[in-house]
Amino acid sequence: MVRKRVPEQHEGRRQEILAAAHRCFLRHGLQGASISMICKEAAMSPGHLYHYFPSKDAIIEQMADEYLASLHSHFSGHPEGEQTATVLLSELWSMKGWDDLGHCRILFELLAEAGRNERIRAILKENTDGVRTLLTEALTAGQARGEVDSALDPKHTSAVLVAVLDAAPMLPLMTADLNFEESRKLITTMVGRFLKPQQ
Amino acid sequence: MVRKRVPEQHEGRRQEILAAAHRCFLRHGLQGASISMICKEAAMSPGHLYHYFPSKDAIIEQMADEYLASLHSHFSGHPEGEQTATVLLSELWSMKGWDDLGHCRILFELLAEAGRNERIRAILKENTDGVRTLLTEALTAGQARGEVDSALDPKHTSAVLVAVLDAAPMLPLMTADLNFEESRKLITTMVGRFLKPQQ
Amino acid sequence: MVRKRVPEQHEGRRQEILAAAHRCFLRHGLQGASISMICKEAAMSPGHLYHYFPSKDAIIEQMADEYLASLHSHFSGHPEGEQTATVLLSELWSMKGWDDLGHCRILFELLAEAGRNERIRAILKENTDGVRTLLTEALTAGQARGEVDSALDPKHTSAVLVAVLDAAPMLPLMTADLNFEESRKLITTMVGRFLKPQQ
Amino acid sequence: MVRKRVPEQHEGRRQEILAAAHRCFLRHGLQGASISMICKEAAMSPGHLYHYFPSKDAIIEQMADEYLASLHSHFSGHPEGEQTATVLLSELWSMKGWDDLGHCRILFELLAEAGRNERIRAILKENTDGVRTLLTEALTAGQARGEVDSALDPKHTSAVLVAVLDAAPMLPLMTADLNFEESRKLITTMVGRFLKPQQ
DNA sequence: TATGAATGAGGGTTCATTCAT
DNA sequence: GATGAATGAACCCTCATTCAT
Repeated sequence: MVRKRVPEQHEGRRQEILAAAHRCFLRHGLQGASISMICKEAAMSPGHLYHYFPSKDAIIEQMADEYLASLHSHFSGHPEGEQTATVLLSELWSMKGWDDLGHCRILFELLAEAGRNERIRAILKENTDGVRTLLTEALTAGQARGEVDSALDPKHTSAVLVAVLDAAPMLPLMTADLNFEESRKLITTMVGRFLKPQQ
Repeated sequence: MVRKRVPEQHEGRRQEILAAAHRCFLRHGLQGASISMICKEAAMSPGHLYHYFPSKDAIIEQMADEYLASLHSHFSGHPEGEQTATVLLSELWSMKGWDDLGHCRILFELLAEAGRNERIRAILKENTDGVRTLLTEALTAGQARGEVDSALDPKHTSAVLVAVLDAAPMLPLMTADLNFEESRKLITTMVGRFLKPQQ
Repeated sequence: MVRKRVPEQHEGRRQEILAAAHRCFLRHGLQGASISMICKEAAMSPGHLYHYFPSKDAIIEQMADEYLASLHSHFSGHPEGEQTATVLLSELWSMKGWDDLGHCRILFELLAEAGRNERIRAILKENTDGVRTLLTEALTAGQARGEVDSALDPKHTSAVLVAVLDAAPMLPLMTADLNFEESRKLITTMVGRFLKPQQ
Repeated sequence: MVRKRVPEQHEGRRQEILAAAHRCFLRHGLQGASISMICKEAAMSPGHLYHYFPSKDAIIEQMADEYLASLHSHFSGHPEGEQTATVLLSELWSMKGWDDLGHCRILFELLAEAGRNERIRAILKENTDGVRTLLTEALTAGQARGEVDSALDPKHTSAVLVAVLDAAPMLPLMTADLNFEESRKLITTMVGRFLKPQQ
């Protein structure tokens, strides 16, 4: 019974490292953050860190995977077909993590890395595909119910919607005169008008 | 007389370095690309490179500045007020550089860097502000002519439009089933419906 | 009674570790093989390994000792004085281990290490001295029987013979056109002519 | 004219590094010697050393190549066919480097490394082949003149002779009672009797 | 007996930058 | 204007070893 806890400790330590790495990556970028910085942040010696992860790349990859999974996790759990894509989008905005745009700035690190690192690109694609599948189904269902413009290709549209969603953290970098709530409303409006059946 | 040409040579050399740096940054990222790589790409010794730029940061900053300026340069030169924002957007898409989504992936490097580097953030904001000013004026003129929904705040809307524009290079990272032309059409549709006056 | 077996297990485990270490040393060299590699090869945790050996050096030293002892073990057991040195040499060649020249390549590791490590040098010398003593006696007896050239100093000659013997694993490193059997015959011929009384 | 010296300086620096590395390898082995040790020995910063060699392996390989080449260089320059292999062997012994058996102990490092490192093995073989070719020719010529036993295969014999030669540095590791001059005489005797035509 | 968490010094290598020529 | 020698701190990672359990 008591022994059972050991693997949990191991996994717990891994999560601590990932969290420490996330903070360092935010401050210095994926490449700018060094192993020794992450070790300091995780209060751990460099030798020990390598008992949990075989390389810095492995840390980045798992961090990317878990981060993207958590970003998109709010979609699952919704009773399928009960809502339009518009609602889905709107809910996506309110999910955990998105209320801290600073924290999710790491998405840009991943996008930049994905442009030149095949493995990160695969992780990004895999996680994005999950959301796109859900969005595609929601759009198709919405079209069947006459709530979504039938002229739109559901699959392509889902890609555009995800891109729009991911572009959100860009706003505070460009401007100080637009807060989170206002930009959320504007984008929701844009998507709403985009999807609405045209008469 | 003869001496007059020297500063031009100097400027030409600087541009060569910036172009070489751009290629390296694309391949390895802002932090991953090293001075020695840039030197090799520019066929130049490291000592000599430092005659043109005082530091790697200076290279990144000027590269960022010129890159963003060129991205947005198509807006200037248009007789003001003659076109709707929709047209502007559509033209933006056809500008130099955007036809090579791969090449403009460097935007993500800059967005990531802007999140943690004040100077890059300032450069990004400065360049974005130029486009936003033009877009804001075009939107206001469009509203006056009844071509743009008057309910939209022109300033805020311009920010969203720029964000949407900058999100475009994301698409090829997410999906292989959506080519440049199709995504351009979809986004143009979305923006068109967004801005159209609602009856 | 039951407890009696424990020390045997202990010794068995030590031998397993030494065998695992030997394999690692062959693949990566004395310095290139790490404790963690040896642990993996021996299917044992590092903490546990240190219950059997106090240090990596201790492993190397005991491995060296047992390896050299086994190399030379065929000499003992022979009824003293009954055979000439030539026969001894010839038998040495057929002993266990020498038929796998790859396996005995580790001798070079030990020779290299002996050049700079006093303790290994002592182990090498101690084991070599044992063979040299036997060879010296055999040579002396051979001289008494007129089968060995009396002009040769038995002690010095024994050193040369051991060196010739130890040089054998070098051959496959130099050439592919000379197999074990042929080189064995050639060396036996050389030693035979060397020792034979000159008329 | 003055400029001509620059590449010579470069080559000179490389040779200094190789000499420093050789000393370190002698003291600590190929793997035991660290780059920082070599840098200290060569009075050079680690960053600078990598302007001359791309890796530690490259240092080892060039050192091996030049060391082996110098070991065997005394053979060339002899008017072909004028001497027996015995004389060749005897001269080999007096060549530069062999009078310092300590210094040439590095041969064992190379033999050990050759056992598990393909590139070192190739370098060893290449250099050995040069000597074997010369020895083979000398043996063949000696057989034609009746000075060498015709029953011996010249090619195989040359391999054995090189192995015997390379085994020499082993002697001072095994024993203190046999000096360089005595062991040289004994080995020369052995080889002489080996090659002599049997009546 | 046996584990694997933990250390921190050191491994080979690359870095941005400076300077003498 | 142009070179490349030179630095040494920092890079990611591995090491032999110890210790609590």
